[in-house]
Amino acid sequence: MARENKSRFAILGLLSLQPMSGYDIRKKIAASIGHFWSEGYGQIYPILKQLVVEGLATSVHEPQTGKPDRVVYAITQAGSDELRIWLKAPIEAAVERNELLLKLFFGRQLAPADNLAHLHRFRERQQQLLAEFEMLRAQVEGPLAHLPDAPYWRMAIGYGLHSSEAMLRWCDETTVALKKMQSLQENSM
Amino acid sequence: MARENKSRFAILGLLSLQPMSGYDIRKKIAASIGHFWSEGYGQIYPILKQLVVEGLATSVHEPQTGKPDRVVYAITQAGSDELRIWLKAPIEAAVERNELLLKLFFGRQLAPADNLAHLHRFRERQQQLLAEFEMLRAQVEGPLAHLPDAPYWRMAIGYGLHSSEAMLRWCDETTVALKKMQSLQENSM
DNA sequence: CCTCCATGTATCTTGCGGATATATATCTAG
DNA sequence: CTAGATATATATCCGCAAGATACATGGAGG
Repeated sequence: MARENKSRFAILGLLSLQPMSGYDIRKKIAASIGHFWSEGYGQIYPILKQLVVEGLATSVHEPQTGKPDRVVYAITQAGSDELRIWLKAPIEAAVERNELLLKLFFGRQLAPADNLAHLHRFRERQQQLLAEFEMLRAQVEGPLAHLPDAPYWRMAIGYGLHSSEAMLRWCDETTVALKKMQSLQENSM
Repeated sequence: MARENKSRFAILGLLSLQPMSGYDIRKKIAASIGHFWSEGYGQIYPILKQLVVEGLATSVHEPQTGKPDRVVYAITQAGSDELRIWLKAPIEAAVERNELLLKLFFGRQLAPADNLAHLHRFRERQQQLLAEFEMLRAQVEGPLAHLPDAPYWRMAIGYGLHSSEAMLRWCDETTVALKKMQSLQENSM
């Protein structure tokens, strides 16, 4: 079987929150699920049109003054049903590509300093992510705690927290190992 | 700028270990970097041909008896150079799609039991991965420890260990939260 | 004044994933 | 003993994904 189109369901999911234009969807993704999902216009616009054809969404053309007209899409009952079916369906795991690990795997072909540089950049990114997740957690435990979706947001944030913390630990462990190798190489020259 | 072709470099990397056929490459990936990289024949065969055209690899047709003939590819000096340039090049981060988090994000539209089911399947997978990584660590700390690439393998395995351990912690934490929500819902009915 | 940025819709190219086709030999189970 | 599964080996097709780019307009800032 061919790969199933997950973008469809991500878009349906966003439309289940509120009616939106294609442009809105992109912004909404960045402001909500942007840490673990992304969609480009290349998916969004064709899929929105197809959702209408399939009766999973409706579209309304809204003329605007001063700005380009917008086409606002809303989910239908059939769309909600399809979405819920997909949400329930089990997730089949796939190997996700990890460029850092691939480069490290062939790391013997580089100087330890080059590998350390990769690790350092990765560590900084994880540090930054961790800070973001901590801010998000503060939001969702505080001012947003009463919203009905807050518990689910908390789960996604918790995933990020555990993940980035683990990555930082791994970075430190691996940096030590690489620095040891580096000093061994220097001494042997 | 268009997306850069990473498959090229993964394949060059494998050829840097030893000359191989397309078929070998696929098997080799499964046996080495399979936990964080995958390639299908749809990439492998066209890329191998192109590597030859670009002078990054050479090909030798080997007739065999009883089996189909094989075409064995070997990396050239130019290929090694290209590979090393790529290995050194900094990694640009991209959001990787996470279907589990997407489904959990819209989790309010499901019964807690459905979310728990997703979590349970994910936990089992992580548990299994952790066991695999622990076996690999035992290999690389023991019988394979003397190989020159062993330190780099250890780093990749360490990544997997930290990651799956963190995921298990998150699963347990999140399961508790979902079960609480579940019992609250039951009591309110 | 000119450039950048925001709003908004739309498409093109390249890359990736996985299924499938083809052909032969060996291994396994009924 | 034979039918079906598995291994060897190369090759292509299709749909999904990423992101660059095109087009049009108006406001903000150097």
